[in-house]
Amino acid sequence: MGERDVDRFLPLPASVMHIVVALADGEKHGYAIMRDVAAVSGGVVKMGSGTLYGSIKRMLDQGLIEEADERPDPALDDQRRRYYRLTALGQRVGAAEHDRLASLIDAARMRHLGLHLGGAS
Amino acid sequence: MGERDVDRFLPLPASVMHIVVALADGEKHGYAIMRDVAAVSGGVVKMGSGTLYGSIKRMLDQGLIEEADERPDPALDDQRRRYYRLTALGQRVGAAEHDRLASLIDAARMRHLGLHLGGAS
DNA sequence: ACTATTTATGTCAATAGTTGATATAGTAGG
DNA sequence: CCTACTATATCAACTATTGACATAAATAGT
Repeated sequence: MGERDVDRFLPLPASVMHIVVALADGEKHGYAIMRDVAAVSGGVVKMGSGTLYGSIKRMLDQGLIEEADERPDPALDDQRRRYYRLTALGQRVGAAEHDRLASLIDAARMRHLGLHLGGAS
Repeated sequence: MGERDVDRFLPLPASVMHIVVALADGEKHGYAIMRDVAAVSGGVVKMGSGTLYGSIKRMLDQGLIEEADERPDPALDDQRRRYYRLTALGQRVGAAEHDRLASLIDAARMRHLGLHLGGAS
């Protein structure tokens, strides 16, 4: 359950969790992460480039993500892009943060905050 | 769906959401909020007093919480305590943040965060 | 009554994280 | 070509968080 090497990263900074969720869908380059964050949040979260590239740098240092060396088909490629993927550690940390947030919003819902998703209440 | 006067607060700083969840359970004084945050998070989130009282000050200014003037039974009271409760705005903002986080973790779960991941995009 | 511990509120300097502007340049379409 | 969009990156200013410190009331034990 509570793994020490994972828990020391928690709670994750908001932008780091957004990037983890974006990359959980498959490897992406920075700009694609930015678009994914906006899409997933319905436009509520607009991550600026400073936050994005700053977070990427920190996450590389921490071993949460790594840069992919493989390039896509040359016809579809854009030489400027740098692709990133989650490491095994990044996945475990993301899963732990997912669980933490899930239990927080469960508490919120139990206390009658937010939408009533279930049946009778 | 999206209410403009509520959305301008989003995303909430992490500590503000923790305080909102704590107060969704009923009015509390600062130290009780601190204990509740630790309890709800299973000890993962340990909010320091600087974060707590700084966030309370900001939330009062923003109209998300208000101080309760009523005191409990004198026998149970502690003169040092200052009790806070959510305002109607605070509840709506908390509900909106709840929904935002719920949709984020839904996206995470749909992308199998925590389970084994496969190929690239 | 004295003492220690816990409860309780608060401030502060240092650190961490975020924002929005700016810079630079490759890419795509007319 | 020219323009708009895509893409990465850095920076100063701002916002948020941390952990230490200060102060004092309440509580429990001796």
